[in-house]
Amino acid sequence: MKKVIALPEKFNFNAATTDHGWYMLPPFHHNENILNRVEALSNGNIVKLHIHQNHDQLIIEIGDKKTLTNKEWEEIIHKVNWMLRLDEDFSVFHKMCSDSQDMQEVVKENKGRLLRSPSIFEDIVKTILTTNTTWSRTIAMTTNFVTLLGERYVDELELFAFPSPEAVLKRDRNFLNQDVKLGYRSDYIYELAWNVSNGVYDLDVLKNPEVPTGEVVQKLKEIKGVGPYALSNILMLLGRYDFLPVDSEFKKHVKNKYFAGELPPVSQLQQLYKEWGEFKFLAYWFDR
DNA sequence: CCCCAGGGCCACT
DNA sequence: AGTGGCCATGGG
Repeated sequence: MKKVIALPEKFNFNAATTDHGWYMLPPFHHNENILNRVEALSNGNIVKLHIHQNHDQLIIEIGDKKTLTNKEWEEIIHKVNWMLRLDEDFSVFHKMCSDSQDMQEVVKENKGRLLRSPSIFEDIVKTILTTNTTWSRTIAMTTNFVTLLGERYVDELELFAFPSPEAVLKRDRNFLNQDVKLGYRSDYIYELAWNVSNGVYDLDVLKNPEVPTGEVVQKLKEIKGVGPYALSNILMLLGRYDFLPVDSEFKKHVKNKYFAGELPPVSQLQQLYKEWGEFKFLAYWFDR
């Protein structure tokens, strides 16, 4: 079973999947230019997706012999569309890059798209799991989270879908701490799952580009565990690039590149990439 | 033992 | 609005 989607004229599959580290976090897997992922559909069906590019087409294959309904395919295509930002317009950003000496490669290679998860819940959880830790620990925590709480793909022992908020609530904070080893982040993740599951947070509305960024910022700030860095990262995942992710990596980068080893106060760091307006995050990202 | 990691919360100014 | 102590965990 497979489906073929026409791609935007300017599209770089390898860049869209690997220019950001998200492809290394389960349930994403990536090898030999194929993006793989176990996905739970809204009707409970668990499918394994294999996604790759063939010229101007995107091929989505299902890793088993199941026949999917049109409605299921519709959901898959909708999710893949979101993950790879197929509908997002990068023309303004590319125009700015073409006027910049250091950003020619972005235009030439059609860069700009950064992989994201189908659901905001998943991307917020993963973002919180990047805070105050190392990337290797983020991978470990995410792997534990998916393996211990996610629904298993029927045909293989080690493949799981990303856990639903309800799956998290079936366990307690202690399980998240001791077994999933999320540390103090356990309370944040548990509370997020509770608020999503009980309708306190409506995360899907944040996907709507019509909603002003200021409103999105206010809603994201309500989430415990989401500070300035996480806010910027989640906004990027939502397709809003106004805020810089000022974390240890950001500081390391600008310290070497712009301040010759002498780091100014954070208030000054927030002013960097100002000339990039609503594309500050992308400007920083592709400046590295 | 220490410090830090792609930080953030809370209490106190 | 800004600052310092604290937070679980693992690696150096």
